[in-house]
Amino acid sequence: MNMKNDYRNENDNLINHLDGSVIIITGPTASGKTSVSIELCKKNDGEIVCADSMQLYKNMNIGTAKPTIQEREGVQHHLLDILEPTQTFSVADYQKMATETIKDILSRGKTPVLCGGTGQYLSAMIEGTVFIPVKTDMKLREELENIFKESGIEAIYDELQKVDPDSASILHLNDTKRILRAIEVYRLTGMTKTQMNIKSKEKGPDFKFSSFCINHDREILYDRINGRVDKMIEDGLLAEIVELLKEYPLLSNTAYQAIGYKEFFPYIKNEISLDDAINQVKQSTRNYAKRQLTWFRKMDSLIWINNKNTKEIIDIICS
RNA sequence: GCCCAGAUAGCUCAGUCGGUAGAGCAGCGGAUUGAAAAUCCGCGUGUCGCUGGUUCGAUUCCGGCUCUGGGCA
Repeated sequence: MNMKNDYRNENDNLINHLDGSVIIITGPTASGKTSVSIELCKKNDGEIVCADSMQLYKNMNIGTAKPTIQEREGVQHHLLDILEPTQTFSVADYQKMATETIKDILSRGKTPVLCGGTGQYLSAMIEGTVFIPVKTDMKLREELENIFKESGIEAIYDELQKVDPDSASILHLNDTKRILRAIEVYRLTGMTKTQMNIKSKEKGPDFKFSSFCINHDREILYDRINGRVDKMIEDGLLAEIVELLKEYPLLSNTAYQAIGYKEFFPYIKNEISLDDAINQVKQSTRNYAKRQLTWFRKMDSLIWINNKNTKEIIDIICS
């Protein structure tokens, strides 16, 4: 464990950190964030703000590991169930809502606890990224996608090289999603992605954060993930998915991506066995956890807490 | 007991007309600025089942053995 990741780092005065600042509880999926954040709120008169891109959706509960009403133990949770499964959402939307919510909690003298594992959302909060005040134009996006589908990425990439050579040189030719977006930004705003990125750093964070990352040795983490997927099945995940699809036959792009849901669609269509679907969920979740850790590793001043249970973690944070 | 087919990376398999081998998946690392639980990039030494023979040289050809499928009795 290096000094940066060591919670015993003498430069960190944890008690002062908790005073008046926003607490972030993050970590890979199935690390135990939820119970830690609830305990923390009970001890510190806190309220939870969801930082999980999928728990925002209504009717997606078991598969997103959303805490039940009982599990919340009376602790106020914000931003859960704010979206219909047919709605798309974005980091910019999230940042706006989370910022407002945190301001409200602070104004009432309570402690905001941001809890979740969506690296992009967390990073937008921690950095205070300034997003351009222009909404995504779905028509333009579709138009660009059609060009790509019909004639490949080359033409679009060439255009990017002309208007924004810096972005073009950073992006891999296979990274079509980001190439398309770079052109989209340019056509929409007249500003290049490079210019936009510079502008995005002008403000800085709105709050003082005190951030904790809960983690476990890889093997243990993967065991926890596998076990939790089995538990979700026992808890009725399949019925939840059937119900969800009945009510919302067309999920939004965002909701459609949710792990623990999309893997069952081929099973429901009778294309794969239940076991295969379950194993696929476990596999996707493990892959996802690994990607999350890549986000967390590059976040500054994150205090890592490894291989501890909820009680020990609370003791460390509140010590 | 006989016949056939296999035995190569953690898994599924490709390949070497004889010059010690490569894909997908897994795993590991990285990226990530309006779809992010998504998307993209990078990393491949393994007694080529064991054992004899032929050969300058065998994982590759030939023989025997072991194991695994399938078939015939």
